[in-house]
Amino acid sequence: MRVTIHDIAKLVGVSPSTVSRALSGKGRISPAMRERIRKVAEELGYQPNMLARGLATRSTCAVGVVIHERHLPLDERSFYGVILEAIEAEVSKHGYHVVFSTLRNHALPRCVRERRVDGLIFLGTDIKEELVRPISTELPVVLVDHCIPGLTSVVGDNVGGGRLATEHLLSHGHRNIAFVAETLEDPSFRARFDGYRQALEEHGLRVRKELIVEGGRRSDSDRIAMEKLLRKKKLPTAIFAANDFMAVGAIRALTKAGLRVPDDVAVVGFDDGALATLVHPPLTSVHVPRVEMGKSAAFCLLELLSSPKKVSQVIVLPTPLTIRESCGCRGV
Amino acid sequence: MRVTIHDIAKLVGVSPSTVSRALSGKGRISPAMRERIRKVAEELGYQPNMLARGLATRSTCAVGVVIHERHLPLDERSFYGVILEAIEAEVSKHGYHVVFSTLRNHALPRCVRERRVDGLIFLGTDIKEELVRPISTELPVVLVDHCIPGLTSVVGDNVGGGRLATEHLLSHGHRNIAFVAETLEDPSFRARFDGYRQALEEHGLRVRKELIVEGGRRSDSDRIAMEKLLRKKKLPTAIFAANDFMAVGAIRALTKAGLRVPDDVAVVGFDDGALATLVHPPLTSVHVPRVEMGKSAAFCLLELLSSPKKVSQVIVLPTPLTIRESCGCRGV
DNA sequence: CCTCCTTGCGCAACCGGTTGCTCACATTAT
DNA sequence: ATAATGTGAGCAACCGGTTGCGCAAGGAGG
Repeated sequence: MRVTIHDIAKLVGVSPSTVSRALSGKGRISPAMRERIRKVAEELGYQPNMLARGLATRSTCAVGVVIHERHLPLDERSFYGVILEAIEAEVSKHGYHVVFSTLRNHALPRCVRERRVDGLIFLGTDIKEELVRPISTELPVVLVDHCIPGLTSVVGDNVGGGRLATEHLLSHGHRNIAFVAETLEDPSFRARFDGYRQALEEHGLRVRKELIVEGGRRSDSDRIAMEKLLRKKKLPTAIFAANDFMAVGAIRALTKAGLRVPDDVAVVGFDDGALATLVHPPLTSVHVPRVEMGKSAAFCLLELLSSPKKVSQVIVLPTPLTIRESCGCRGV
Repeated sequence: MRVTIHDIAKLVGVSPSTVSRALSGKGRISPAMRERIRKVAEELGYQPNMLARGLATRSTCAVGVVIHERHLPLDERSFYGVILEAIEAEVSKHGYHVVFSTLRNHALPRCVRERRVDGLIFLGTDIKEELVRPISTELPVVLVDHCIPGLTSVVGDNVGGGRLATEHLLSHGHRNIAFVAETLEDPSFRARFDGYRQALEEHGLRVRKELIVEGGRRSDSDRIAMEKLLRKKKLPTAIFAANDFMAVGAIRALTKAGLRVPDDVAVVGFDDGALATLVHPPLTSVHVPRVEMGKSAAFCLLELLSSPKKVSQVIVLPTPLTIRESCGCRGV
């Protein structure tokens, strides 16, 4: 059987409570005794049982990370693996563990009700308020990629990024800029679209409906969208895609159609993930700082856990433009 | 405060132990009493505290999933996000949770020693035996993508897949087939190479050293490898890449060099993930059944958890070839 | 020298469940 | 009618920690 504080207590000849105090550093205890107990604990290879501690202290030293099922599968197109990893990296530094869950199978409600975690981080662009609100009354909650009033959230500057990308294309003389997305119903994509619109309007241009295409929420959304776009009588000279996946699909479709990127059509994506450098030509893309988002979310949650003052905040991280070749800026 | 079995006991007028037995279904109890207690528990919205239960039963209803740091970041190039998700989907059906961890920060040893999980699944092609062996004496362990004697593991048929890919290219008349990998030190890539060699030898061909290129363990490994390959005086007519990432890099490099895929050089990848359909031309690739691997690993672990008979097994999943356009089989 | 305060530690309750054992009572066999 | 058997439920210990409270010893101050 593994060693417990009772074993240590017996060996040292003190009570378990003294051992507990010696190891936790709380409560009054003589330095000499503290050292003696620490040494024995060390020798015996004592490791506290977190279940017991959690039961006594009503805390678990674990945080839940929940990914919305809409953002699954967690495959090569997924945005959230990196964030999950960044969260794990950050919280593990502080002795916390990560319980990973999706929104399927009702694993989440169980996870919360069973008091398995001290707090939760939700990943997704469209977390339902009616799901999160009741949970947030029991547990600290941080949202990534979505905002709900009164809750702490960490988001990228989607509107700003949309403007940046569009302005970049405008500054190169493009006037027919298509906007390609899976769907405008998604708040993130909608925000990127808003940025696109703002940039156009500031240049005295209007959003032209025929240049907005949606591929729908499906795995071949990129193909569908580009087919729609390529069927138009007049092609745009540039495409701003709401994410890298659609941008890559655009490049593929254009290449397949015998068009050259960026010479015939310039393409700018959004996310700036690993995909951006996997395609030819390398993709110019609005950078979403995923690692920072994860770190930041973890940091916020740990802060909420340590201090009960519930000041919710919205952290907006900047989204600069990473310029590569697909926009026609740099020579190939 | 949340409702406990003591609350229920008081309300019904029985002892807590009776409530426990009524809800767990274990032990002798009259059907009438069982129903009464169940109803009250239902009405009160009772949810068991897993910490307390875990403490008493010495189980946690949680499994750990550990990803080797070599396979990080968990970005668009990562193979393991899908497997993680598949594991979660499977174990959550059986009431288990997933504690996610990497091999950094020593979160894993803590996770084990603190008795946070009932079992572990390791994800990675090169998990060190000296790390896993001691853990496996305390906890059931399942390996994915790697084998260690005496331990249960789930792997894809890398050798078979390597043969399949190579034979496919051979059957189309290719005789100069390059093998491109990040490194041959990785057991998985080595196995795929072995399949490649076997296929060549069965056709009376020998492995030619100048056709084997490694890009190293780095994020631009694909670029490095292809630069090496393209510097050769004589180019191969086909490339078998040890994974999709390298295959996509090969297509990119070839396209950039003005060569056409598959007309000038055919390319076959390995993994058959989402990347395969994101590039142009769509990639012919050996399919690695990641979802099945995850499900299978989860199943094995749950089995080990339920029955203490420690029969370790190695499950090898078939890796069929998914034919698309990059190998020149199908017209574009 | 006595009082008061501080210090160091143990006692025991508690967190919320599980489970072996005991015992009263009902049922059936002898 | 009595003994053997079975049934339903409670008691109390236990899992492995934490923590409020009390008490004894020692030092400081009057």
